[in-house]
Amino acid sequence: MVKKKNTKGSAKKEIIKNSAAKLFKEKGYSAASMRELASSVGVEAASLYNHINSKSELLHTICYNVAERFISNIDEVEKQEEKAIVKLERLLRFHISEMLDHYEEVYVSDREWRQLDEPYLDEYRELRRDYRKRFSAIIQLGIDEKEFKEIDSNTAVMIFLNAMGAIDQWHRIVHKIERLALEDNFITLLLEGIKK
Amino acid sequence: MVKKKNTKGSAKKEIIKNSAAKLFKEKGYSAASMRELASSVGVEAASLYNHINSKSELLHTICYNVAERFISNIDEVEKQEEKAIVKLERLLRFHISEMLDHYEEVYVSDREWRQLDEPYLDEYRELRRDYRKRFSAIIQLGIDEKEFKEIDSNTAVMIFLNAMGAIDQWHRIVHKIERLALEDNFITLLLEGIKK
DNA sequence: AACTTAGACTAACGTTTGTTAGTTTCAGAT
DNA sequence: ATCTGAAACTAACAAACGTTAGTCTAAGTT
Repeated sequence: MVKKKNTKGSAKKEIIKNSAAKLFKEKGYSAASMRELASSVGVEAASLYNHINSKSELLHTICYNVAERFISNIDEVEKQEEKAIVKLERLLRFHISEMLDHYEEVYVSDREWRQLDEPYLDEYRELRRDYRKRFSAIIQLGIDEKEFKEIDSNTAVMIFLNAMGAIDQWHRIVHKIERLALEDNFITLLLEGIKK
Repeated sequence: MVKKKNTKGSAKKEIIKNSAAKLFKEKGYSAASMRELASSVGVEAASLYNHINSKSELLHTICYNVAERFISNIDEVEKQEEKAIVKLERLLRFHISEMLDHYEEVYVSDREWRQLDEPYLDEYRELRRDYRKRFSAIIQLGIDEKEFKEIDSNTAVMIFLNAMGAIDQWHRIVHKIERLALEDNFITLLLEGIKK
């Protein structure tokens, strides 16, 4: 008797994916066990495999989902005929709202992607490199057009990307200060530093 | 026959600690195995225990070493009778040079401290909270004295601390652009954003 | 020459890991 | 009432884990 695997979005699969994201975020991918995940879903470990194929598939799904959103966003930003500073602001605002709306997933994809196994690890590394390059090109454009200071664009990208990483404490803070206020704080600090 | 443990700084223990930092950085603490560490030191896994007491002790040492340096630095900064902007610049420059000089250790302490076990995990969480508070107080001082813009000081701290997290790619970049240039890029971007 | 000891080794331990096999359950369709 | 199939279960697997016990080696001290 062969079992069919749910390829489409069953409700349970979604629950597992979400629980996994939360667990991976709290413990780290490697330290999180399938038995722990199972119990957080309210099921035995073996039962998970009625819905998923492997632990690594869960991480893969999380990482590639996030990557896809960021890439399709920068696709759009590049298309627009705007000044570099507008493009940069759009990128930053997208980063912020992604973090607020997809907290665990974005966090996990950022800190745990190294645990992907080949060939996806290499491919993912390439995706990240590519994204940074395109981000950097937008900044360089701003520098060339005298909109921005003459800083090293790669350094700037890294600062921007990593500034976004503090999601952990954010979630606590976002209840205290308003979401929009947070966003503006961010934009102020990061954008004013680069403006000429 | 009871074996004495090397409590003082044997050369081998230092080698193990450094290899551990490098390995923990590359694979993550949980995914890194003692057998892997041993082989990177050129020894069998069991032999490591002639020099160390446990895997978790290695992480503990790394994290607390780093914490001690950061705390004693902010101790000094607080003592100085200077404007907030000078204090902030000193903090930022210290962060940067720590990352450049103690690459792996700082990276590991920042990303893997959650893998500490109790009671050190709680204690370390407290140390981090305390550091952020003191950092935040310095920024708030600058706001009160009208040196800085009226941003949320906690948000600013998080941006600053996390901007520092991009050490990974830095090490590659620091060979391309000069160390001092990197530092100045950083200071420009982060400090100009907050200045009034 | 005999003794000591640091530090390597091999072998093994008890756990925990991700995962598979095979069985049971039970709601919905016939 | 019977059949079906998804999804739970129990039991077990082999592999990998951190760690311990006990032994061997070789350099240094007496």
